[in-house]
Amino acid sequence: MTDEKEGRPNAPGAKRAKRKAGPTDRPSTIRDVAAEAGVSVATVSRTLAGNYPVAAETRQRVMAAVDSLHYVVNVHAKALSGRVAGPIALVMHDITGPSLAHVAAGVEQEAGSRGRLSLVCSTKGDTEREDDLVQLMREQHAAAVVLVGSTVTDDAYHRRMAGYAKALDSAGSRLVLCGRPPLPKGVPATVVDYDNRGGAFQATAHLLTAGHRRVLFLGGGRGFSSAEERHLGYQDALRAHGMPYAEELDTTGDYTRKSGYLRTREALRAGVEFTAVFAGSDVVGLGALAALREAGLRVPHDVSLVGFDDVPFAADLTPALTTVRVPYEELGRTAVRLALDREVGFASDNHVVLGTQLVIRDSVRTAS
Amino acid sequence: MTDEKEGRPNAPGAKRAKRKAGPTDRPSTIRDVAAEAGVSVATVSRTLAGNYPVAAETRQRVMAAVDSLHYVVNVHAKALSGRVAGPIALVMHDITGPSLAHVAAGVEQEAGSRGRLSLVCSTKGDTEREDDLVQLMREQHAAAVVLVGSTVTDDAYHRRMAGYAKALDSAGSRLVLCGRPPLPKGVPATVVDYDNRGGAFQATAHLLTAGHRRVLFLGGGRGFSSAEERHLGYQDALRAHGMPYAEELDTTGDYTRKSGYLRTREALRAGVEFTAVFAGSDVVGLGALAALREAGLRVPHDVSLVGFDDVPFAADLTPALTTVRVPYEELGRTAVRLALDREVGFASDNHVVLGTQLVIRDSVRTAS
DNA sequence: CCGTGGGAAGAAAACGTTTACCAAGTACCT
DNA sequence: AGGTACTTGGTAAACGTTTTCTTCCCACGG
Repeated sequence: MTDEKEGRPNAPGAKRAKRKAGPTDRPSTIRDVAAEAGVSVATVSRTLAGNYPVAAETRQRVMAAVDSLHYVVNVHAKALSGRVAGPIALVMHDITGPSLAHVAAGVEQEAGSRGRLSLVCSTKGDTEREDDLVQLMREQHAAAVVLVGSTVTDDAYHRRMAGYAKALDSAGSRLVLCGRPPLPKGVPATVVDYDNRGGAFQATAHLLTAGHRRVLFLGGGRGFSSAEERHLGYQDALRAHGMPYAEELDTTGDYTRKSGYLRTREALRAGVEFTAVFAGSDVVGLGALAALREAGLRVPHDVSLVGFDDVPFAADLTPALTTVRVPYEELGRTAVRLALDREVGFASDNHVVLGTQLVIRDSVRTAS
Repeated sequence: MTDEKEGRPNAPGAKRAKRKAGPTDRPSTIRDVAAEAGVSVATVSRTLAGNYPVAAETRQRVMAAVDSLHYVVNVHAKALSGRVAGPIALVMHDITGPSLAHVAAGVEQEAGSRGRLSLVCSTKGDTEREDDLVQLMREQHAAAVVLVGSTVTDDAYHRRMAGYAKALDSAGSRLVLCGRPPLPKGVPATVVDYDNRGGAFQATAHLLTAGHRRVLFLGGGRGFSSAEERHLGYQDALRAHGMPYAEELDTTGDYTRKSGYLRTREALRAGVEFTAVFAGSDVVGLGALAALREAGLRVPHDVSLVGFDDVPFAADLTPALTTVRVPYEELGRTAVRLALDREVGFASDNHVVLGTQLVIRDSVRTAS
């Protein structure tokens, strides 16, 4: 195993190797640096790591060589021997959504502050792709895989998650579910959720307290955990205020602007009576707003409106939207924190629920 | 070099190793699989790669072992020998902004479809952190580093970018600037920009054509390339329509809602005459809208308004905002495509400008 | 003057893959 | 029946680090 594999046509003096970085296309290795500095690779490694005594003069030579060759360590090689902190993987439906983007920002921030990279991937809701991604992250030695975004919670879902959790756990990684329902006891996963039910309760109660007796609920898809919880919160508030439940006020659909628009228009057309709308999400509320306006109804003068999520534009609507704030960024930060700190104090929680908070703006008025 | 380093107290028959995955904390390696299947590591590797003939019966045994040990390949080891496609690194100011999120989505999508991971990092505008990140990405052997988001374009900026470009290029990677001005000839970087000037021209011309003679321009910060370009477009249109340039209509400030609000209110207070506003960005337009409304002016009845960017909420405003659409997602996709395809046909462009397009909604009215 | 200890540096063995190079067995052709 | 080519599998050499042993040298104490 000759140490020099690339021709070195120069004089035998090790001090000066012409042909810097450029010509030899392959990036320079620690061996190149060692040769350039006239020391052994071990010395270079130690100089760079700084965890071993190195003579000042030697250090200088090494540093000079590093600079002149533009040397950077190869993470793969480093990871193979010494320890390299694994990245944090973020797997989401679509990074474009305003709330998801905030979760991503939280994850990235917390990961970054702990010296870890973040990998983001989107699934577009494809479970097969989710499978592949979890596998991929296992290969990548991700320190944690954060799955975010609500899905339908059925048996298959639980099986899938349990599978992920075990697979990741056995590879020394950690599954974190963010904004998703908890898993059965014993599954090695961490869940960071927020209080959908409480938020929906507050929102509905706010309307009822303002004197509204008939509140149109624009709920989310059946089976989606967050939608179900919000639905429960709506019902809780009704009950707490002794208000009868009315079938025709309780609608279900996508969390899209279009769905909000269509459902509101339909309710109006069908002559359903209501003086307030609780939209299961801000974008749904946006649709409702459009439909109401189209029907010549003013918000909040004629109809009050409350949303959910507090997406950035909520404050910029006219009227500014009263809504439930979800601490999305904090959600992301917490997810990373829990996954990474688990190792230390290992009696830590596997299920954390962050609070939500009603933020009152201009879209609600006391009922006449 | 004894092949077995972990105790294997079982019978010598290689076929069955008890103690599956669980107990021995370290993830299983290809050697474990080979032992379990009773073949050599080479055979396991080849079976998994599928690029070499393997007897059906052998393949079965290997696959069974892989399953039972939950084996996944170690990317680091793989990267060290065989080729592993480097990730795409996305470095941005803050992923939370609506337009940047779309660029990110485009990058992620194109990267994913080419079997590459995407790393995202945010700098919060800190140039030192940007330096560190470029270094880090070089270590990670990123196939490309995409820098996105406009910055002030001065000499220091050019020096920094040229440094990044050369450092990355020498490591076989590629610097891609997205929505940033081009670099001097000879710098090994790719630039993907969009037509700020043309878009601003269209927007302004649209207002002028509608008969508006005095258009308040809410421009962006001096020195920021995209803001400068939009400013130029505004002036181009004025000139093209033979309209005199009026100092007091040409304002400069941040691309924030607050700045738009403040500047519009100030213009109103100072008695500046205008019948239309061209906001340099949609969020600025949002602020303008608020200020106008507050002053009792209706949009578009009293004052017309055009934005820039076409962020998602633009269509949901009342009135729906006429604005200039920027193909953010396409920007991200193109960045990745150009960076990756460069190797093949190497006469490819190093500077691509994507078109922008005026989308006409309800915020502009012909001047009375 | 010799042994000892510590500071500085080198040699080489991991780390987990892939793959070039061999070797052995088998079927086929002449 | 012997050579040949093809199939299948193993051996071992990279890949670029880190780190554990060594080794070497020099100063210092007895």
